[in-house]
Amino acid sequence: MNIFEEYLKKINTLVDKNKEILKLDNLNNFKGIVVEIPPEEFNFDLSCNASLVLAKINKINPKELANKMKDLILKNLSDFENIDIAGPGFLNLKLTNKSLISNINKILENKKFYGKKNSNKNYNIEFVSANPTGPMHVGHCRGAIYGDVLANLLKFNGNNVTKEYYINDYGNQIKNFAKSVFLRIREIKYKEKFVLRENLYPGEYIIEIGKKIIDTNKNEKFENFDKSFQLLKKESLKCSMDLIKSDLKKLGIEHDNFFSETKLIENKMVDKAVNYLKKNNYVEEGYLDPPKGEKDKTWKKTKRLIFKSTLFGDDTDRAMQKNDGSWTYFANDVGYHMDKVNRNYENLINVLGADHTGYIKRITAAVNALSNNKVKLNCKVCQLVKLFKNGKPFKMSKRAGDFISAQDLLKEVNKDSIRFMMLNRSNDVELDFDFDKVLEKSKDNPVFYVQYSFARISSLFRMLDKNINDKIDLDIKEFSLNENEMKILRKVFEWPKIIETASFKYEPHKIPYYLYELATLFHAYWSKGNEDQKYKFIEGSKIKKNETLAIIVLVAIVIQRGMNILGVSLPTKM
RNA sequence: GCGCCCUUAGCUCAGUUGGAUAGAGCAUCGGUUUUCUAAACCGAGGGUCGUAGGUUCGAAUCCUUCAGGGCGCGCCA
Repeated sequence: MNIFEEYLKKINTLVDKNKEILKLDNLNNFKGIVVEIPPEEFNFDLSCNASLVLAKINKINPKELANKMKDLILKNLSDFENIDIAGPGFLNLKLTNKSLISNINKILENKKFYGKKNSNKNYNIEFVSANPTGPMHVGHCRGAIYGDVLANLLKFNGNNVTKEYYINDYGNQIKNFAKSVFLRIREIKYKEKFVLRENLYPGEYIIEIGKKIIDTNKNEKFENFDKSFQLLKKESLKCSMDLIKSDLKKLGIEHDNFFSETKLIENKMVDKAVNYLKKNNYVEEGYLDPPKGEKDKTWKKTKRLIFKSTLFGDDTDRAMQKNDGSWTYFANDVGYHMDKVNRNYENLINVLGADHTGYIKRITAAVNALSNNKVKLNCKVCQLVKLFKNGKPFKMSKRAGDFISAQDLLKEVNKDSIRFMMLNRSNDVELDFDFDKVLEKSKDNPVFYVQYSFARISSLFRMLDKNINDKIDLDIKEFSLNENEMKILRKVFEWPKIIETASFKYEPHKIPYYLYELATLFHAYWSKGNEDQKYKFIEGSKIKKNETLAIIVLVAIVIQRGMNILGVSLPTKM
């Protein structure tokens, strides 16, 4: 349910029926016409730009048209008690008490589903996919939370969503990882000095993994790397994936599917994908030009299989094979995406870090080629996270490497604050994350501020001995809302629109912003009671007006829905 | 050299399928508490929406130019 759409439909139908009277030859399918919230100072419930849009395409005066529309609407639709023409020809509409009540009642009945934008598509969201060679860092957290909330949002609307993690457990990096563990084990067991060479992993967590593997494999001597490789690979991977999963869990994130690159290779999925692309002439043998940027000493002009991604808008064609004929990382990823396509998703979403921007065109091209342009892959990039403490850039001196791990973050900041703050910015821009601010219990900290508004509402419910599900009777004879209540109600009406644009554009950051605004209105109303007794909600442990109670319940409903989607908890007492 | 992202108040950012006088928070200044939770509220000042053009009734939003910042540009993963 969305009151803007509802009234837009009514107005459009009415206009359609009366197009001769309005002298409109061209309705252009009502494209561009919207009903929305007018600027606050006008004190109207809704506003419509129909006369502006229609006047333009019919080349008539917008104000004259607006006047005619005003009369027409007032005569035929009983929902509005007053219409005003403002600015260049906006129609500002005021709802009757009857329609206000009916809209409030609809939300109260809808409760858990208020704002839902019905849809039932199959989505696959791949996110995090951090390399299994070490713990998650702060940057991964942002993508992780973004992906998780996107999943919640799409699920809320009724879609099927698979949350997926691609484990890059194949290739050289895993060999180097296992080698590093091996050398650390030798260091512990045989006191051999660990010498950090190129491609080895320096982190202290490698030592921890080594210790664990020694403990669980008491009979293994670790004499020869090649002999121990399979064991080391399996065990080390398990250790770091456990670590990653436990960090994710602490952030409130659980994936539905972990997809292993090794399995992909074992099942010959890359070959299948390449054969399919060959058949369609998207993959052919050929030569590529040398790379444009920095010089690459290992580059060789050799015949190899090439994906013609320029056919799908990429800047250059892409190699599927390395010098030695083995598959490139990209080729494997093509195999993986073929599998996704075969699993019948209508929409694929990949959440990437800023350092993978350059990869987007080729993988999107691949999905188009694999699905005959049927499946839509959307790559969303999360920009960097910059850490601050006391307003100063924050670097943790970690011998582990120069990253700050998710664990370091989780040690200092709780899950709720991390989630809310990481979302409190568009994914397109860099995010400053201040350790101290996030822990403050004040208005400066938006997480707290929103939670606190709900705690206040909860305390009201306690005093009234009521709960959010109790039925509220609104009597039209006595119905009246004061200024604060009206503002809150209009904000509440906006909620479905927030959900719609947030899910349509994959921009969950709109939700925290909205919740903050709603909380502000509520806090303002609450505080009014401090200045003037007549604004207190309660008298002698009873609510003064049922309308007030209804408005408060509406706020609670929306805040619950919103925080639920964000995956942030809502304490009833603070 | 090329691609993607960004440039809006002193600071951090919303706002971009073209709409009304461009909005928040922080910071600054000034107020509010015998409390339904002041962990809150109210008020004030603060703007060439990076630059220069264009499109039109109307541009922060669309197009082009230039400038500044970030990330990337493998036959690595």
